[in-house]
Parts: sequence; C-alpha cells; structure tokens
Amino acid sequence: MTKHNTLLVGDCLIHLANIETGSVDLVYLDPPFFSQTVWRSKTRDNTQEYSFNDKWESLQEYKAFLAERVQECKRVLKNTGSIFLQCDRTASHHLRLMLDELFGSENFQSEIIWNYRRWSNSKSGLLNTHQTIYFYSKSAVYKFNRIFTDYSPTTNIDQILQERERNEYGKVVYKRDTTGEVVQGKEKKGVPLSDVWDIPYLNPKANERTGYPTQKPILLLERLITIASDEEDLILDPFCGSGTSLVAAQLLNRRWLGIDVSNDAINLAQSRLNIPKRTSSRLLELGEAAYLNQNDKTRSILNSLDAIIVERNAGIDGFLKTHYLETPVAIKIQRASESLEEAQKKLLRACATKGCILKILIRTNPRRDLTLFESEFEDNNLIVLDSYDLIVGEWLNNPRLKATPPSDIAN
Amino acid sequence: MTKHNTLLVGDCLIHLANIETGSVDLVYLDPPFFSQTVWRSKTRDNTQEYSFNDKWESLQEYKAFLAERVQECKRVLKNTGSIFLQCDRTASHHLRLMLDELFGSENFQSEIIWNYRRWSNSKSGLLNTHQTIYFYSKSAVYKFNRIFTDYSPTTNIDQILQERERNEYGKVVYKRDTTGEVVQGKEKKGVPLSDVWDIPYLNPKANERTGYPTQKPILLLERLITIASDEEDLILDPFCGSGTSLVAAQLLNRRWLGIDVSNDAINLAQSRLNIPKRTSSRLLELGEAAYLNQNDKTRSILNSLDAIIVERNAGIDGFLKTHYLETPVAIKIQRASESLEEAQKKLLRACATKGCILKILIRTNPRRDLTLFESEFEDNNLIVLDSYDLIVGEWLNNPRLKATPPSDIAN
DNA sequence: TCCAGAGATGAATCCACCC
DNA sequence: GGGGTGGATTCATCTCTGG
Repeated sequence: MTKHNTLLVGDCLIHLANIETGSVDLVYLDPPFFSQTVWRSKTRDNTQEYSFNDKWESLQEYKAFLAERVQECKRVLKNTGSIFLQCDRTASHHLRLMLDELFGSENFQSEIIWNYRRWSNSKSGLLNTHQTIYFYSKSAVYKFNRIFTDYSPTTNIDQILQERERNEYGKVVYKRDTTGEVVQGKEKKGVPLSDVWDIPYLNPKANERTGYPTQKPILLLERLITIASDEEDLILDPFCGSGTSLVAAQLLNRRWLGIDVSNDAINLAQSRLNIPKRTSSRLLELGEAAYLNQNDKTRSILNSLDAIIVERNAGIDGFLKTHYLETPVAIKIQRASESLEEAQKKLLRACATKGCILKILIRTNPRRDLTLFESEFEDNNLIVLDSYDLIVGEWLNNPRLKATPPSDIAN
Repeated sequence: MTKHNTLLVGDCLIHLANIETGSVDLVYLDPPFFSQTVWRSKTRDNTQEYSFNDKWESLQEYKAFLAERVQECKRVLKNTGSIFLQCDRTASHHLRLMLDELFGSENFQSEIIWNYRRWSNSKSGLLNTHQTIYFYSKSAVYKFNRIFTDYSPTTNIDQILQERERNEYGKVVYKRDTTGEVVQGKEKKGVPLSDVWDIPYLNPKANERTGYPTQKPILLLERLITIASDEEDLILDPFCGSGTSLVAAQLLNRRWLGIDVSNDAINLAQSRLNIPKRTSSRLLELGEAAYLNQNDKTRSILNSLDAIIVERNAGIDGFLKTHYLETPVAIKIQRASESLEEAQKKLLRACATKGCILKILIRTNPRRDLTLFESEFEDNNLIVLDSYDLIVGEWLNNPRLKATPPSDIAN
C-alpha cells in the first residue's frame, strides 16, 4: 500500500481504491473545470508540449466523473480532515451541489475566492479574475489553524487598541471606566484571514513557471495547507498536474501523495519535487504598495484630470486619456523636494523617447524658485499650471480681498 | 398601470403581475438569503426598529418562492435587459441553478464578487467577507457599458504607449517605422472592470446608514446600474428594502420602481428618495478609484486641496483645513448642470449662515457662461479658479503652442 | 453556424544599462 | 560594481475575420 510521498500515474479512481479509509488529512482537488477545451502549452525552450483534455460529452458525464472520485476522496479522509475543491465559474454551482450531497451542507465551511489581476484584451462584459475553492470538512470537528493578516491601513487606531462593550440599547460603544477614561484592550494579533484571497496570478515571466497549463501559484496552496493541516499530516492531490500542491506540502513539512493521469505531468512533478523551491515574487514580498511612487495629493490631481496614472517612471506621473496631434500628453506633478527646474528637466527627458508633443507640469511649490522663462516653456510645448493649493496658499498669505474679520471674532 | 418612480407596498409577485411585459431595462434583486433568522436593527436614535423575516419551512419552499418571482421578473424585462441577483454563500448555488433554468446558462454573463472588509470576532474558520451577484441577460444582445479602471502599478509605460506586431519568427515585438522609430499606439482608456469588486461595507457611522438591516452601499448599486443601463432606463427592485438601488437610480438619472412587503421599509425608502445622500469612502478615493463620474471628480479636486469633504450641503462641497481670519474657508466645485452664476449664488447663500469670509469656487465648465465681473468676486471675497481639466481642455482646443505634428503623421 | 488562426493586450517578470 | 531605472519579454486570454 502506498501512503505518502508518492507519485502515481493513472486514473485517480483506481489508485484511490488502494488507499486506506480514514488515512488522509487534507484533499486538494484541482479537477478539469468543464471548459470544453483541450489545454496545451509548451515549455519556454519548446522542447516539451504539455496538454490535457477538458472536453466532455455532457454536463452529466462530467458530474458523474467527478462525483465518483470525490466520493472516494471522502472515504480516505480522516474524520478531522477537510477537502478543498477548486473550480471556476463554469460549473461551480453544480460542484457545490455535489459537495453538499456527499459531505452534507452542514459541513460546508467556506467559499474561498481566489482573486488575481490578469492580462487580457479588453472585453465587453466584466473581466473574469477569480476562481472559487470550496472548503468542506468531513465532520463537525476538523483541523483549522487560524492565520491573521495585517490591519487595513484605514483602520482607526482606536478600534485596535480600545476595548468595546454594548450600551443599554445594545449598540457597540468604546468601553470607559468609572472616571470616563477609555479602557485599553488586550493585545490583538491582527485581522483573521478572510475568504477572499488576493494572490497574483502566475506571471508568464516567472521562474516558477514550468510550462504546464493552468499551473497554480504556490502561495495559494501554502495557505490552504497551512490553515487545514499540521506538520507530518498527509496531503492528497488526485489531479496533481505539475505538482504545485505537493511542492507546497513538502516545503511545509507535510507528507504528500499525488496522482495524475498524464505521464508527462508526473515526470514534471517529480523533477520539481527533487529540488522543491519556493520562488519568490517581488510583488508578493513587497506588496503593491512598493510600486506606488506617488502620494495621495499627486494621485488626487491626476484623478481630477481623469488621467492614466503611471507609477514606474521618474519623469512622468500620468497621461491624459485624450491625445494631442495623435501623440500622448504627459503630466508631471512637482514634488516637494524638487525645484521647478528639476521637475521640468525630468519631464522633458522622460518625454524625449515617448514622442509626446504636449507636456503638462503642475507646480506645487511656492514661486520663489521660478528661474525659467515663459519662452522656455513655449519652446518645449510645456504647459505649467499652478496647483489649487498653491494658488489658495498665496491668497491666504497675501490677501487681496476686501476682508474684515467679523466683529465677534475680532475683539 | 404603474411604470416609473413608484414605490409599492406588498408582495412583489402581485405587483409584478400588473407590470407590462418587456418594459423594464434592469432588475436588481436582493431577496432574503435563506439565513433562517429574523433580522432586526434599530435606527441610531432608537426610535424605530426595522425587521424582516428570513425563516423558511424548507429550502424547497424558499426556492419555489423565489423562482415564481424571478420568472415574473424575466417576463417584465426587455429583450436587451439584464437581471442582477445578489445572494450570500448560503444558497448561492441553488439560486444560480434556478437562474440557469429560467434564463438559460448561455445567458449567464458574470459571477460578480462583492468583497468588503468587515469587523468580526474571529470564530474559527475563515472570515466571510464577500457576497455574490449573478448577472444574467435576457438574450444574447444586451446593454453593457464598459467601465475602465487604472492600470496596475507594476505596468510599465511602454506597454501603454507603444504599438506592437509580430516579427518574422512570430514573436511579439514593439513596432517600429521605416526610420527605426517606435510607433505610438492609440488612445487608451484603462483596464476593463473585473468581476471582483472591492467596495467597503457601509461604514456604520456614515450618514447613508438608515438603520435598515442588510443595507447595501450605494457605490455597489451605482456600478451595477452604470454598466447595464442608460439614462432614462427603468430599474426595478422587487425587494427594495430601504431603497438603496432606487436612490442610486435616481442619482444616475434612471427611472425606478421599488416594491417591498414592509410598510416601514417603503416609508424609509420614500424619505431617502426625497433627499438622496451619498457617502464618499476614503478607502475608495485613495485606493483604486474605479471610475470617474461627476462626484468622483469633485472629490478628487477636494482631495488635492486636502479639504474636509462635506456631503450634505447643496452650496458647499468642502472646507479647507486652514482657517482664514479664524473663519472657515468654504469650497464649491461647479457642477456640469450649473452655470457659474448659479454655483456662485448657491455658495454665497450657504456661506451666509456659516460665517465664512473667504470662499473658493472652482469652475469646471467652459467660459461661455462667464457673466460675472471680477469686482463682484472681490466684493464677495470669492476666489474663482479654473479646474485643471478646464484649462487643459482649452489649450487642446485652441493651441498656443509651437507644436508641429511629427512628419509621418502630418502628410 | 462554427472553427481556426491572426491580432491585441497588460501583469509582472527578466535584464541591460547608466550613473 | 551595485542599486535603481527603464525597456523587453512571455503568454493566456478576448476579439475579429475568413473559410
């Protein structure tokens, strides 16, 4: 009997039959999605083509195929075990109905939404950027390890620090002691993990990419495995493909058992498992915030111009959505640390290769540093505008208004 | 027969029967979710308790109840119309199956995930922070207005600007003209809206909150209505509750028809529709402002002035955080529908009672309507500034620049 | 009406270059 | 030489067109 750290080629229904009842802690299933297409993709060096077939006679055939196999997965699960079934919107409702029948709707735990940004041609209709993972436990008592995430940056600090209670009407209010002082709360760990997961899609340029179609990012699997299993537990993936779930299990010190019908897939999984590596993603590690170069004010100004915001350029902060003489119109907002001259230089240099005729520079610093001549702006087709708060600030400092303080304030 | 801008009390099944076949452009349904509880909540001043019953004999009863009503919704929809059914994870799969049967799975357009952040004591398990909205059209030809969002911060500038083509080996490369210069691409609007929507849950302190249970944020409804209907279209909400969808419809110049079984709900909806309010969410402003309408632009301008935003005043949109002669400085942004004179009048009238000496009016409409004299501004201590896009727009229409189109475009 | 193939596209990487 | 900037690349979608 094979039980752990094994790769098996063939229909999982047959192999599952050989697995002992109640021996598995976590099942992860990434079955075909009923997309009615054959997925093909090549490795980057064109030496190998991978494919798998997701074409079916009918929805009935598809449902029956899966139900038979998921039933077996339930059998091999421990009573404290869980199953995670990943699917897309195509057949998700049918699959959940199936899980309700097999596991009981009372054992439904979560509908996890994996949300990602994806490149695609513009679409009429909404761009589909999520997949669903259904999380069912085998019984009411199941393993679950809590994960906490950071507080949202907009969270009021009081919410984290202060204790709360219900007042006489049952409304939640901050707790105060007898002297009316707020009561400080206990240490908090953060926000419990939500069921919507923002995890970047596996990028075409990523080293992690194997060339196998529909490869999942390793972080997604790491999360599933972390929340629903402990070290040394046994993870089963009956449609393991390139083996991402097994690599994740290995890295997290879990035992694993992978099955796939494709010989190529199993060979690929084997080679990944020989050197299990967790490739790092700059985006994942640093977060989106690391790419944001602009502050709130800069972004507000660009927003009020309905501009396309550009973060990855030192000289250009954005573009108008309208072109001028069929060329883009670049915008730069002067930074607090920049003189107008510096800002102008950066903008012009950045524009040189972008073919912009018209450029807009928004001045945010006081006029003291005005060393440029009007003619220089015009020669460069550069419009210089003063920011609202610059103009308003000058008025406030140097009033040209017929203003007298109201008498009640003046005395 | 009632057709638009009407509120009806009673079972929607009965009222739907009186609605003409093929007369409605968009149906939004926020029915009970099969939560098997009675929802109750109180207004902030505790004067009124609202409740609605979501207890059912069985799932069958619930499904039959809804199917009957959704069938009627389908009948009253125009052929180019769409239906949006909101639900939570409890019964979403049953509801989608029902929609597949009634509308046909080929008319399934999107599974929209509304993701919100929420406070909760973490039970064991994942914190549920999403609801699902199923989007079905009545036929293959349906209204859809595209909305574009910002590019990811990781996107680089050349992707947005440059044209590409395939080279002799079939590889995608940047296009160059015969002289070796890169070829500029066409105007871009941004990235198409995805089907996962991060919209903050209604801030409990926002004045938008009415005390009605399960109230939805207005931004969510604005998006739905924007993408699937045009101005003057008829929006139907058969479970309208406190009327958020109707308020959104009103703000977007759509006609509306709301039905609810509760008298209290209808009274509340009526009072909200008398003075539609709108909350701005700081999270949305600073984060991924999804699309710009008039309100967004107003907010962006106020943000760039670091102003305090005022939502409930027709004459004043915000205040500077700095005072002038110890009095607040009021700001108003001219609306598309207002002449400068009207805007000025509203601002001055609103300021009369607030003791503002200095007022700022930001002009957003072309100068045609300029009928005021400088002296009138000065007499009133009023600063009038042109908005950036107004200035830029005038430059683009009436260039004073030494601009020559590139030779390849000119000939 | 449906399928194949070509074209368009943007997220997130890799990598060359430049001080 | 190394840290940062900007340009180049990959590839899975979606659209469109022709047969």
